[in-house]
Amino acid sequence: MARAATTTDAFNAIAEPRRREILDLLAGGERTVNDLVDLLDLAQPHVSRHLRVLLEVGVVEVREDGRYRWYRLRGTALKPIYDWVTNYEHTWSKRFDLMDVVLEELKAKEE
Amino acid sequence: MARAATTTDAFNAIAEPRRREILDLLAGGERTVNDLVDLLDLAQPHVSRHLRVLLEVGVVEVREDGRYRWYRLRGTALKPIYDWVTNYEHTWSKRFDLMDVVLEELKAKEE
DNA sequence: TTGACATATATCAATATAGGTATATAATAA
DNA sequence: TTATTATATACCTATATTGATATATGTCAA
Repeated sequence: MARAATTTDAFNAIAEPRRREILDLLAGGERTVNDLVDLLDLAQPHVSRHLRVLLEVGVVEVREDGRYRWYRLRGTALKPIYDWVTNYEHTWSKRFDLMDVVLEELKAKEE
Repeated sequence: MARAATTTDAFNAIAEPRRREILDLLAGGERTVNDLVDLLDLAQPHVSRHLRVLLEVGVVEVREDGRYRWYRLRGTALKPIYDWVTNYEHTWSKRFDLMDVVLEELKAKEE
């Protein structure tokens, strides 16, 4: 079996750094494909393809306007990632590190 | 050019659901490879390989203990993901949705 | 109507994957 | 020492990907 498709879910879609860049740009407001082409250093077909992936996982939306396509962020689709990773937030806190040390000491005493 | 390696960074490593499962299990404390094999429904070589990926991106650590390997979480490596995604937190709030509607109305008036 | 512009799609190449399976390495127990 | 247990690695196959490039589709302007 091969690696999961990038369009499987938001986790896979945002693994690609260029797609995160695109989302970061869209966080500032709607953008046209060529806006993004200018802002990223990436060929237009590649930007279109990245946008397609982001669209398929629901992280962006499009609005048609003549020959322009205005892409915008749809942040809700990132919430599963947020929900997952925030469970680990306590993990790098000072308090957790301290607890870690305590556990180490307990373990040392056991042996 | 091909897709970035899963070992490139935490973003790529955790795109795989089985690896997120492993991390979720390790969040409960140190585990042995076979512990994980029993808990996940996955063959031992695959668990070992997933652990290798997680190890390479620094999301887990190992402690050698005779023929056992105790894997443990190293949450700090997830912080870049946390940092990135928390920038979008405001995005799915009620207030943001409301602002969205207002912007839509403004746009409608312009046209 | 024709040309220019904006975007999407198709094709090609190279590559890294995930799971399956067999086997190697290493440590303990009998 | 030998058998058993714990873990890691190697090989195979099928597949989806990224960037490059060429081209198709669609819209507007002259």
